[in-house]
Amino acid sequence: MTAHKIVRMAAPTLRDVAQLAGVHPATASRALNPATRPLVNADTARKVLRAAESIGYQPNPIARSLKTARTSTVGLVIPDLTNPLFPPIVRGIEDVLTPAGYSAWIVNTDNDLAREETQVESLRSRQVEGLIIATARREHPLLARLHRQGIKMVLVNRRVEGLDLPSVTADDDAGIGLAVAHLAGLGHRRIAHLAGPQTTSTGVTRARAFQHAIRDLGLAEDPALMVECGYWSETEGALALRNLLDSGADFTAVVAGNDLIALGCYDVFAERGMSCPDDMSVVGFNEMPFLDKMNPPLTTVSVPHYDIGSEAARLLLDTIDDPERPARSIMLAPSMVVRASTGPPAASQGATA
Amino acid sequence: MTAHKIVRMAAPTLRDVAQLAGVHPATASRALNPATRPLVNADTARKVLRAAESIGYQPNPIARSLKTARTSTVGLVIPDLTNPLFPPIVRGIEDVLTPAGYSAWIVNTDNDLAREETQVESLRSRQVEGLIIATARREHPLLARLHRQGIKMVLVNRRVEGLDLPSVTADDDAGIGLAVAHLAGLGHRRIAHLAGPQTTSTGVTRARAFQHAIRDLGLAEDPALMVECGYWSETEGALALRNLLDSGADFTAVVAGNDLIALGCYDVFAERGMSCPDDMSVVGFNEMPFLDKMNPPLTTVSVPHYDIGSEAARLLLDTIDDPERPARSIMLAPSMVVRASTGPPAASQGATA
DNA sequence: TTGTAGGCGTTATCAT
DNA sequence: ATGATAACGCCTACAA
Repeated sequence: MTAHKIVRMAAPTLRDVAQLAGVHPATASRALNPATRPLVNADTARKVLRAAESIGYQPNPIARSLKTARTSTVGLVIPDLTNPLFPPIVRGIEDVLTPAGYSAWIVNTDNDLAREETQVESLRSRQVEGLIIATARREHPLLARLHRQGIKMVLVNRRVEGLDLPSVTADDDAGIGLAVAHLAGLGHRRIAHLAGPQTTSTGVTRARAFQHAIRDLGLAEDPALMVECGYWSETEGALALRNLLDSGADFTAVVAGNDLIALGCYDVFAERGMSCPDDMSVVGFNEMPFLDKMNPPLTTVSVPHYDIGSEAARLLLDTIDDPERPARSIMLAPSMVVRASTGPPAASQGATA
Repeated sequence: MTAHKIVRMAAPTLRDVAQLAGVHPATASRALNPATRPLVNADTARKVLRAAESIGYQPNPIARSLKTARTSTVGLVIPDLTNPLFPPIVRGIEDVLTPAGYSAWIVNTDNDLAREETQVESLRSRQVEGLIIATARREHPLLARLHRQGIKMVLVNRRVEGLDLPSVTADDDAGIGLAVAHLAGLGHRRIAHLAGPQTTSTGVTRARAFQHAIRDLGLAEDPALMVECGYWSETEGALALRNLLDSGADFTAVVAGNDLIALGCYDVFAERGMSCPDDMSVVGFNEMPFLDKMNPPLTTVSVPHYDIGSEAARLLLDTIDDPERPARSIMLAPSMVVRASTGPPAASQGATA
């Protein structure tokens, strides 16, 4: 009775190639590596390449990493892949990393500090050469510590106060300006802001930008018209709007901190029989997918997420290539996407202005 | 003038720990590894652990992998992370892998065969211990080849004909049955199917299931009411519905191959001034996010994506632990989510039934 | 231009 | 129970 089991042949190594080509492993190594290939006789090189090809040789990146102390990997720290904000960023990152021979380890933190620590730790132990961090906390001892330890990193969608770290963000200031100007152009004078968590850098930036825009355009400056949401979520958005409405505040339009908060408003409209945009206009932020299919299609500020990702990856690769290079930060311009959730204020409301 | 540059100390190695603890590196290794710790004197072990702790020793996974030929990583092959279908699957996978000490490399293929080949190749060269494959082609020489080579893998959301591979899928048959029964219950007799690409296993399964369900319920069996979409996309869904409408076919409801195809129908309704569900009912498939916010909120078949991911990861870990274990396949039950895109057929239409 | 030798950090095997 | 030794696959001074 013969053995039927499939015999898994060990993957060919450099030695196998060298043996087949009749040269020393060192020579084979040089021939296979484009950077050192010029050191070896062209004929020899050809012979080695052919030998490698013929047995399907693939260099073992583990062994190479052990020797060179480089892994060609970077860590990608995001809050939650299920948030539609992040996949385009991830794609942007990967599309830059891949041609450069790098790959990304993705970890989710669920916005949990402890989880973030352990995940980053696991990335470090995997010897990533750098970190792209897209979690949103405004200040975080972890980042300061990593920075002190000389970990190369790039921030995405956030800045950290007091730390000179490269970052790629949308120009939130300009984006909010666009949103407010759009509403003002429609005739709105009393506009509310459902701000994102003020523990996040984007939450703070957008809230400040809102105040500036209101002032610049000479609209109603009323602190009562600014409410903070505890999370960037629909439920929090709904909650905030309910509170605002119940407080008896007088406003005809809402600039939401992001699209999810804006969609939360839709729930309140449904509850209270309000019509959007007739009774209330709403602008979101981010341009997440399928907004055009919503009821009503949501007017929003579009942020180039894919580009944010690709720029971040480029920044990180630059830092890896030249650690001395000073930290740059990049800000990308958003644009306005006008849909059906915004319109002129109702006559009865506009009258107050 | 003193040097200001931060001196990056080399990470402590096993030798450092051993030296500090006054033992041989081999002993330190045994003490540090829970599996071999019983081999060493309890006191010695404590000493080693303390030493490791004190200098912040982290084992180098690269070196370990080189020695053990195990990487504790698996490859995750998906078409496109941007498709909202996949992030929950990925989370399900990661939430099982992480506690087991494994991590996943994610690659996108964009449904491109060549890209899939190179991506899988890159995963293999990174020495992943197994593959979870969520790309949708029904037959693919690549998979057969990988299987022959003994690569451990689990299929997600698909089966491959003639190959005995473990897989985790939703019970598409049952799901489509649910959808058709729901429409039949509302009084629809002439139901169309906008099928997904018949090059994908889900596309085929759902189309067949549709035919069976129609027959079982004694509804109108009309080949003209089945149309194939070239992709699982909104535009293809819109295209298919337009063609169907233009052909003069008589139907009051649509079972779409997936949610995107269903949403494509919405575009056609808007174009032609049709009202959903009054003029036409639509059911989607998958329960992608934010369907409740659509106009109208989409009735759909909900598939437990997260669970699909976690089951797939479990299957793969099982295979890795025991390669001899026969391939199991798992089918998860879908459920109906009734929203506002389905209703009774209009009286004028229902009359034909 | 090519070969030699040593080592990256860890673990498996053998010997003590 | 611990130590010595070698090896995983690759790269790179250095020597020839």
